[in-house]
Amino acid sequence: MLNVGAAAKASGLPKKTVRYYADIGLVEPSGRSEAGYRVYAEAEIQKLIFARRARAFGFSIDACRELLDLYTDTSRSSADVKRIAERRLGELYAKMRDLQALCDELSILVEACRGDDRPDCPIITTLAAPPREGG
Amino acid sequence: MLNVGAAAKASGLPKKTVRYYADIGLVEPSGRSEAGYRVYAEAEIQKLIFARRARAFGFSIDACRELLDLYTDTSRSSADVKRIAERRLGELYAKMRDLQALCDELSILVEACRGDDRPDCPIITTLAAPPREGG
DNA sequence: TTAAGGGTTCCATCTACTGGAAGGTCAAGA
DNA sequence: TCTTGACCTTCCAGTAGATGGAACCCTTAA
Repeated sequence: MLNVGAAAKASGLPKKTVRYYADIGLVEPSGRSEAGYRVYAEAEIQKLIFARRARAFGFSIDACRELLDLYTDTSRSSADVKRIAERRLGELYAKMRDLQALCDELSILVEACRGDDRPDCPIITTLAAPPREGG
Repeated sequence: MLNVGAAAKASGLPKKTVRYYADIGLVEPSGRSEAGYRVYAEAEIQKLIFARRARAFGFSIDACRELLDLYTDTSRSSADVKRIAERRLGELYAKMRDLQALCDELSILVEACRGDDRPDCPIITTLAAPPREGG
């Protein structure tokens, strides 16, 4: 049975985050010591690790909640898990597309900017009046 | 001279955001009417539009502040503008790389998951104990 | 006994807004 | 003149996901 500091070390999460996850009910400690300290059993440590990795994949806290439910439910359907992961993958693709478009536009501007001590600057000009805002 | 609603329409920003930008001193109104209404002159409308476009490029509010300073400073050096844009471009590239790696990993997992009514699921398994966390 | 190093709670802060309540202002119509 | 509705104002709260710090309690070893 580990207290919050040891649980943090074992899970790879900051102490603050372990407490935060307890507060929001994402991963609650197995119980409390007599002094009121949070105590974590092995199963909860595993959940903390699972949560950390799911967060690293960019799953939202709510998605992590769903995934943790499925993780602990050994009679789950893999279809349910897949659905959540596909949803996240869709978000990732969408964000990638947006970022790519932004990168493309911005790098064109950066390359077009001489970057000297004169004031003329296509970056400023474009932000003030972009060439094709309507379409 | 436009009040906040008209300025919002003219700039393409929500009213709330125009007020917010005034509050944080990003784009302040030219003045106030006798009744205390914010009033915006053409120059401030241009700044609002500029800010909106800079935000659309993902520049932070602080970066927008710098850019607006340069926008209004006609004796600016384009090098200063370029530096800010390059910084942002670096962030974008970094985020793209992270997202790409995430997409790659997650799509492998999604494809490996049968998505049926059985519990076995490589997504769950990987989140619980990824194959190569240490390297 | 005391000091270090745990732990606890609660509140504030971060980003960039957004929503809503309570109340003042203004122009038009009855 | 009164009212109605659409404006405007300020202020407070909330969003996501933590993180930092203050004030205070617990434990243990010297």
